[in-house]
This record gives sequence, C-alpha cells and structure tokens, in this order.
Amino acid sequence: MDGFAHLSYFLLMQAKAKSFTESARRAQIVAAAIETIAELGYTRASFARIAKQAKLSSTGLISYHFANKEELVRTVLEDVFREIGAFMAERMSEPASASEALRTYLEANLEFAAAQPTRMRALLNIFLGGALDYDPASERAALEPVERILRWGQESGEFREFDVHVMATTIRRSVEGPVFLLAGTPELDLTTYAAELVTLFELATRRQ
Amino acid sequence: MDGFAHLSYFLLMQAKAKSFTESARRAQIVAAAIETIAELGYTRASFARIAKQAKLSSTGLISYHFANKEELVRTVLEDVFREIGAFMAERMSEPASASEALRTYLEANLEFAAAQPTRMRALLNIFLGGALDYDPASERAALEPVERILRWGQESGEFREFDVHVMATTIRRSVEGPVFLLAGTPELDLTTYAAELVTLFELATRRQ
Amino acid sequence: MDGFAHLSYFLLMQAKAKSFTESARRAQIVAAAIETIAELGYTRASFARIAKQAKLSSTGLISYHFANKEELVRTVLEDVFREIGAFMAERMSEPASASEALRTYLEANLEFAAAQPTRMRALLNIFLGGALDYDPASERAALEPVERILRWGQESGEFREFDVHVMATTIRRSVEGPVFLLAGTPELDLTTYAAELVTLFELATRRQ
Amino acid sequence: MDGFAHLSYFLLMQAKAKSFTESARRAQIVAAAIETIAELGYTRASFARIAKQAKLSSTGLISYHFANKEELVRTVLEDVFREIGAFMAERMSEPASASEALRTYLEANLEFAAAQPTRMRALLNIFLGGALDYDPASERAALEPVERILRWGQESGEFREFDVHVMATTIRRSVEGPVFLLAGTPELDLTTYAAELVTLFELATRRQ
DNA sequence: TATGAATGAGCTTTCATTCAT
DNA sequence: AATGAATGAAAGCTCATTCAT
Repeated sequence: MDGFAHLSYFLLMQAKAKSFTESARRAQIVAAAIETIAELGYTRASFARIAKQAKLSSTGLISYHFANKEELVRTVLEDVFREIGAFMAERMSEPASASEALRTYLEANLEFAAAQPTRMRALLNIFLGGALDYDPASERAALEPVERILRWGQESGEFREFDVHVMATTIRRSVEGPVFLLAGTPELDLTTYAAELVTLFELATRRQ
Repeated sequence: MDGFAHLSYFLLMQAKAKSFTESARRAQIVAAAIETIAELGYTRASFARIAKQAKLSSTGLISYHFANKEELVRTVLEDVFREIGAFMAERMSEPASASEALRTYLEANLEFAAAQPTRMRALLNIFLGGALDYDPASERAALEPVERILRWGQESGEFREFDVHVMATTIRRSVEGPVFLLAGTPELDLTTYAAELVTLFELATRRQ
Repeated sequence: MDGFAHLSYFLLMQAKAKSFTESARRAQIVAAAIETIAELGYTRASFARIAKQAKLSSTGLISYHFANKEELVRTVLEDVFREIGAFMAERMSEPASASEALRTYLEANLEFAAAQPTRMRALLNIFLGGALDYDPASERAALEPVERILRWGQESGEFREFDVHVMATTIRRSVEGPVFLLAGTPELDLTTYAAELVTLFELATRRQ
Repeated sequence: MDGFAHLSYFLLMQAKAKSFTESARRAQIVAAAIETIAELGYTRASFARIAKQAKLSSTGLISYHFANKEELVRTVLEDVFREIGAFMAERMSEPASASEALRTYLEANLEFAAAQPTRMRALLNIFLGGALDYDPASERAALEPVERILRWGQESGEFREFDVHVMATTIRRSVEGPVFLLAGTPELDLTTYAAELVTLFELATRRQ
C-alpha cells in the first residue's frame, strides 16, 4: 500500500550475522554513499568520493566491506526501502475506501519525501542515473500498488472508468516530482503540495 | 506554446558563422551522440562510442568540433529542442481557449514522443543521467508555458482555483512518463494515452 | 619441422593495416614487454614496469595500443614465433632421413636459443608463468612435429620401437632446458650442448 | 639420492621450538597452501584463497604464523621436500651399480609423482610461477645427485663418456615432464612412462 | 580540416601486511 | 592464539582532452 516497499524485490536476505563493528562501518559507508549519490548523482559517486565523504583512509575499505559497487548500491536501496517500509507501516491504517487509500498514498509519499529528502534523491538518482540497467519489471512493480487501488475504486463504483495504467503512471510520477523540486526549492511546503495532489486526483478519478 | 522550446535557454548563440563542411560534421556527430545516448544512457556514451557510431576515425575529431563534452551535450539539446519547436509550430494553431490549449499541449507532446522516440530518450537520459548539474532554472523554464496556460484558464474562469505550480509540475511529468514506458512497451498506443491524459486533466482543472 | 612455429596457432591475422608510427610504438612496447617478462617473469611484468622499461609516460599508452594484457601477450608470442619461423625457414633444408631431421631439430632449437636468449626466456616465462590457462592442446601442438619425426623413423626402420609420446616429451623438454641454464651460466656453450643432445638421442632412438 | 631433497638448501633451521598448537596450525595452513597453489598456480594463490581453503577466519592468521609470504612458500617447499625425502629413503636401497642407481632414480621420481600429484604440481607451480627469484644455485643443487650417479658410472666403466651436466639436465627435466602431462591426462600410466625412460637413458648412457 | 598518437587523471578491485583487542 | 578491521600500494583499464602534423 505504499509507493516503494514493493521494490523490496531487490533485498537479499543476509545469511551471515554481522559483527557490531562491521555493521557500524557498513552503515557509515552506506550513509556516505547515500549522501554522495544524492548530491552528485550516481555516476560521479565514485568510491573515492564516498570514502572522502565518510572520512575513510582508503577506497579499499569499501571494497573490504562490500563485494563490489553493485552490492553497495543494492545495500543503499535496501536501506532506503527499509526506511520507507517502516515509515509506511506506521503511517497507514486499513483504508475504508479506495479514495481514502488513494489520498493516504499521496500524502504518505510526500510526507516521506519531506522527512527523508536525501534518501529520496539518492533513490531516484540510482534509478535514473543508469546504475541499474533499465528494468521494465521494476517499473511495473512500482505501479502495482497504485493500480490495485484504482481497480478497487472502479469495482466499488467510487471511480469512473479510465485506463488504469495511464492513471497509475501519472500518479506515480506526480509524487516523484517534488523530490526533484526540493533540490531547487528546499522550503517547498509538501503539506500543501499533497493537498493539491489529493484534490487533483479525486477530481480526476471520481465517478461524475 | 510547446513543452521544451522554452529551454532554448540552453542555446548559445553562435557568433561565428560555420562553414558548410563544419556544419555537416557537427550535425553528423550530434546525430551519433543522440543515437548513442538514447541507447546506452548518458554515462556510457563516451567519445569513443560516439565516434564509433558516427564512423569517425578519432575521438579527437569530436574535441576538434566541440570545445568539450558539455558543449556537445548542449548542442544535442539544441537539436532536440529545435526539432520539438519545429514540430510544435506546425502542429499548433492559435488556441481559442485555455482548455483547448491544454488539450493541444498534451496531445502534441505525446505525438512528438511517438514521432521521435530516439530524440526523446536521449533528452531524458541527459537530464536524468547527471550530465548537467541540476538546474532549477531550467526546471522552472520547462514549466513556464504550462503555467501560462493554467493561469489563463483561471483568469478566464474556465479553470477552478488550484496551485498552478503543482498542477504544472504534474502535467509536465505526465507527458514525460510515456517516454520511459516506450522502452519497455514499444507498441504503447500514445494516441489512447493522450486521450486519457486529456480527460484526466480536464476533470482536474475545470471549474466544477 | 621446428619446435615452436606450430604455435602460430595463436596468431590472429590482422585485418587493418597499421600506420608506421603505430607499428613502431607497438614494436617498442612489445620489445619492452619481452625484456621485462624475460627478466621478471610474467606475473611481475605489470603494465607499469613495461611502461618504465619502454620509457613511456603512462600505462595508458599500452592500453591505447593493445586492447588488454592478453592481446599484448599474444602479440609478444606472435613476435617470438615469427622470429623462430624465420630462423627455422633459413636453417632447415629438406631432411633426407628421420635421424637427420631429429639432429637438425635439436641443433636448430639450440641455435635459436643461443641467438635469441631473451625472446626464449620470455616465451617460456609466458607459458610457465600462468599467463595462459594451461592448455593441453598447445602442449600437444608443441610435441606434434617431434612425434612426426619419430614416427617417420620407426616406419622407415631407422628407429627402434619406443613410446613416441614419452620420447617426444623428453626431447622437447631437453631443448628447453638450456634456456633456463643460460640465466645462471650465460657463457654456456650451446654448440657443445647440441652435439651432446644429438648423440644422446641418436643412441636412444636408433635400431640396435 | 633423490631428485629434490638437495633443495633442503631452502630450509631454514628454526631456532625456537614450536608449541603443539602452533605446529598444527602451521601444518594446516601449509596443507591448504599446497592444495591452492597446485590448483590455481602460484600467482592466484592469494592469502585470501588459502585462508578460504583452510577455513580460516582471517588472512591475518597466516601472517601471524608466517613472517611473510616468502616464508610460507619456503615452508611449503620444506614440506614437499620432507615428503620426497621420506619416500625416497623407504624406496631406495643401496644400489649395486650406477645403472641400477639411475634406474631407481627414474622410477622413484615417477612413483612419487604418481603418489603425490598435488604436492608435485604445487612444487613446480612455485618454481615456474615466479615465486622465487630464479636461483641458479638451486638449479645446480637439483642436478647434483644425478651428476653423482653419472660420474660414478663413468668411473666404473658402466657408462660411456658424455657431458655429465648435459645428461643430468636432460634426465632431471625428463622426470619433471609427466607432472605437467598429468594435468591434461590424469589417467597417464606412469609405470609404463618410467619403463620407457629407463630404457631411453640406459641406451643413452651405456658403454657401447 | 582531420588524424592518430599521447597524456594523465580517474576508475574499481585485489593484495599482503599491520594492528588493537 | 586468534580475530576481524584497516591500510595503502598496486593492478588493468577507460576516459576526455591535447597536440603535432
């Protein structure tokens, strides 16, 4: 019922327990990677820059803790998805109707963007910066929870007839928009933004 | 009155006239760059690959015609914007109303995406791939023509009251969506897609 | 009819002609590689050391002229094999008998080792130093010309019955021996050495 | 009277007695090193791979027990030479003649290669893989026992006149050959191989 | 104009070794 | 006696850019 948790599809369950020190170092490196990717984009976020950001003595230390760059990126995504998942779990209750679900979806996504703008920028930079080969499957996965809400509303009669895929794509992209806007306008009021989106899509989806 | 020409902001007026040979070479390189960036993404579109695509003997030739990579990218954007501009000029007549203008805006953008998918993919790969330092000004410039339509509609009473910036951002992103979808679904019917968007935003903007 | 030319199996016919300058540079790099590999062994012959030996400004120049280390090594082998081939072509006439062929094989191999000790050391360091994954096929290829001589002698009645494979392996290794000995005893007299080997294998192979 | 024990030249007599635990650990590491070097070659046998093979928790443990990689390699050689020495001591009785000694030398070497192929491959990978700076002294030491046999035969009149150094080198290399052949032909029958070598060198050495 | 040669910084990754605990 | 964390040098390779011709 959230916008990203479905992407937990990237998570690999870790077999071996990590020591406290190792976990701390990995967390530190992941944090530095998020910071760096958010700031410079994926391409320019080299091990050298990440090491500098984390005040590490050597890029070798990153390689020591992560098998390769792909594993580091995967771990960054894990971290972001975990945060999103935790946020959403707390934020959302059982929605009583499709329109309520849609409203909550929009609001919760923007609230998270407001709470974790750096993580959100890193996430989008990874997906857009060519880190991963473009994967239509993950695109579809990202749309799925939205489409579920929309179909629910059409079946219940709350929503009018429309192409679910088009509407879902538009909704998904509408909540990603502010993440970029925040870079240019940090003071952007996402509460107002969310209210506007809620109205916009209520009008666009409701049975006339 | 189009979606991108405002970005002519990127254009640098060239002081010196170019010889025919030079213009032809530059055009050839730009075409190869577009092809390569569309296919591989900005990061992997090195001078070596672009030269290969253009069947050039040396990457030095690219440097000879373009001061640096940034200038090449800027010229690619010029080219794309010029194409878009030409397309729009032909496509659009003087709109009789704000809602007609909005409808035409949506349809024309998707028509262009259908007609020039390679140029469109290149364009978005450049913006998203970290080629340019993120530039809020260009973001604002991209929104301006949409905002103009929206304000017009509000002033004329066709449109309800809403936050123009939020609505414009949502509209802009809604027409960019299909460019990405085309990668996974080349057979996507953009005519239908456009009709859905037109309905969606008519409902979202009209005075109730 | 020589000991190594069969390994021309490694040669790739080059499609594109190389400019004079490029050929010269490649030759210079190959020469430096041979020198370095002969002296330090394959493992320690890094691009950095080869560049130093060739007085190049950057290891990047090696990568510029050779796609990767494997291609450089392949080119080194080409060079050595070409030298051996030219040497053998001049040295050997049509042998009148198997025992004459065997004698010439032994002598020619040692003469080449005397004339080109550095190339020979480089060659063996490449094969023995783990440069190439151990390849039974190339081993078999190296033995083939010897085995052909031996079978000829057995069929003609000049040679006694013996296991051709064992004899060929022993002969092959016997002519490689001096290449290593030369490192410790540069003044080693390979003419005498050859005469001793000729006698040794005449006694070992002749019909009693 | 064996082919390698003379190389005990590499052994460093250890001044300090080692505890049982330490000895066991060292033996475990040495065994893993032999296995790894035999399988991957010297170059690719990193501490990391050896530690993995030995199921050690850290490469640091190797450094703890061995001053550096050279000492580990030296200890591996010790181990192999000790095994060879023990094998030979059991295998060989007092030879009645030089030709019997030569026959036994050849047979015993090949028997050991058949019994301990892993140790033999490791041994040769170390010598050939550039682990040690090429050492003419060790080469000479390896030839010494063979040369002793040959001189004995010449003095007793069993053997003809020949250059002892050339013959010894040829014999030494002839028994090393099968070690490599085993990699490509594991089913190679070394008993037959030994019989062929015995005949070969009897004919090559005997007084006519 | 165009070419190919050259440069040097940068990339990720592996390595033997050190060190505190 | 052993661990795992950390180090910094070195590896092969790619890159945008410069330059002489």
